[in-house]
Amino acid sequence: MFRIGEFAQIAQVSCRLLRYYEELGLLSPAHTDTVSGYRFYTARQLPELNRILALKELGFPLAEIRSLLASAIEPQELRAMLLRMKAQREESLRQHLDSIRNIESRIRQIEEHGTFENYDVVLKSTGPQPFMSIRSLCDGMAAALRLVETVRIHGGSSLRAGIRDKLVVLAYPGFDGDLLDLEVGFSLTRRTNNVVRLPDGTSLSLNELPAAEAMTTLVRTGPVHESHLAFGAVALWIEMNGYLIDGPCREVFLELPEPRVGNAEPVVEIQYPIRKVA
Amino acid sequence: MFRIGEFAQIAQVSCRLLRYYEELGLLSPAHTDTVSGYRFYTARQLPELNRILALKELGFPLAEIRSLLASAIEPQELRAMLLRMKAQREESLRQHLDSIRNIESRIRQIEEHGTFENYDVVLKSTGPQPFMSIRSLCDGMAAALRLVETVRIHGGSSLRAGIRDKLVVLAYPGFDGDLLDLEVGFSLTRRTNNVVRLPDGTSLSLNELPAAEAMTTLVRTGPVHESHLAFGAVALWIEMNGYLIDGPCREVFLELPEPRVGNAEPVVEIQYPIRKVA
DNA sequence: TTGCTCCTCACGTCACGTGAGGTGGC
DNA sequence: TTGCTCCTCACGTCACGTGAGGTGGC
Repeated sequence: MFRIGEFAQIAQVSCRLLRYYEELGLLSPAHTDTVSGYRFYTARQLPELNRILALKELGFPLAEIRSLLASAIEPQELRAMLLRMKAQREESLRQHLDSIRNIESRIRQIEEHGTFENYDVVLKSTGPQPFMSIRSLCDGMAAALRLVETVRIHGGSSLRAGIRDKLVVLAYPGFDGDLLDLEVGFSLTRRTNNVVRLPDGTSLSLNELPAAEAMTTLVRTGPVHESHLAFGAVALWIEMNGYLIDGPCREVFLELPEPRVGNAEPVVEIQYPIRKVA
Repeated sequence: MFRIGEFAQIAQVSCRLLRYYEELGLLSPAHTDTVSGYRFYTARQLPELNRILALKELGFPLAEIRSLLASAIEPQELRAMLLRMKAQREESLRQHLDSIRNIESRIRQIEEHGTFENYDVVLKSTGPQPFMSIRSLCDGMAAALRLVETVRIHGGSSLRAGIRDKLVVLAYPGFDGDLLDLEVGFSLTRRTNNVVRLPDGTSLSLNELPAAEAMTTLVRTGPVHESHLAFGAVALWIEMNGYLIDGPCREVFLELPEPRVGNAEPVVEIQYPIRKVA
């Protein structure tokens, strides 16, 4: 018979752990003195404790260990549980690898730029959303900005505030030089039959912003001519963290520029749908 | 200005998180209505939140993030912190790999034996300990058991209970066939000048059980002729988990056999010092 | 008598999730 | 008026670690 301190020392666990396991009904001392409350353990309880510790090592929570010990389950069922545990561990292993890559990319940023990156990339996901938009080829940035401004003004006045969500610009790849293939419109909280007519006779149509399981996201504010810095940061992040771009870039206007109140700079969230490189 | 729900939706976090971060002093709403207590956030606070989320992703605890944001630290210091974070992650990655191996070895046990292993291996470590012992070549198991019994009887009577710890048998490798190279004695709680004489004129001498940073440990009870099962389980565990044996095996008697009380079977902890395979 | 070991509470951990119970704005 | 959103507590999480304050046995 060992007192709790000696038993704890032999098992290399703490007294607190032994008392806690008794409280949980995992392992009770072979004998408890009724007067002093002293706990006494036998050598034969050490393998019982070791079984608990071994199951804990395998990743089982204590509550599950208790039912495992109580129920004397089938080996095949146990095997299935172990396979699930293994899959969990492997998933968390992958997450650790991603995390290490992420840290490494930040370290390299500091080493190369001498400073911590100003833009913080955050992963998000989104479901599909109705999108009242028009797609158009624009010749240069100026034309693109005019299109956005037009959509903004007429969409803003034709769509009710309860339905209208955010001004979004999709940039499709595939054209070189100054030619930009853009889709501009408002995301909607629900579908609508409203029509938004533009002065040139065209009008917006009801489309859908597709769902994206994973997107890199970054918020940019400040003058348009600095936006390349933000895009550069996103591109670097995507590459260093082992992703590929998987769809057209979206620019979501969280705050529209309002020159009247002296607030000429919008706040834009740049979103790139991505997927893991194989 | 966004109310908390909309801001949370944009940022893809919970309202609770935003309130919690305000409580921690990480991010306060741009404005709080004094009457209703409603929180209002601006689009420009999204990058602030993203910075917090990005630092959290890198593994920093929130308390540390708060001081990071407040103190505007040097890039070089930040780099050092990131390197430490990375080292931590890599360590935990190694532990995950070990854990997966451990689970795999249990799965294979079930598949090969059709049952969950009866013996549970537990890792321990030990410091050096004074050891009153005698080393001897024994010709066969019977001679070995006689030696152990002799040491047990005379050591038990010559060493005071306060000093005497446990009966320990060390098995050195290097002899084939029936020849066993054993060191038998009592571990001590402190050094002593006591002399333990044996009937054949020899006596125990004061030695040291060396420290072992890592040992696989397994408790065996039951008849001696079944002990090979326990040794087999240990050997399998050591191999499957990527270790090598790194010193003589120790058998520590946690409960001595007491035939007088009808308790003929000892409880023995088998310990193998080990190291990771390179 | 003095240490030593043991006892029983009970709080703290970390980053929120999840109600309970209640109130303000369209 | 009815939903909807917001508010403030406050408990629960998981496996113990760490005192506080007190008692029994050599």
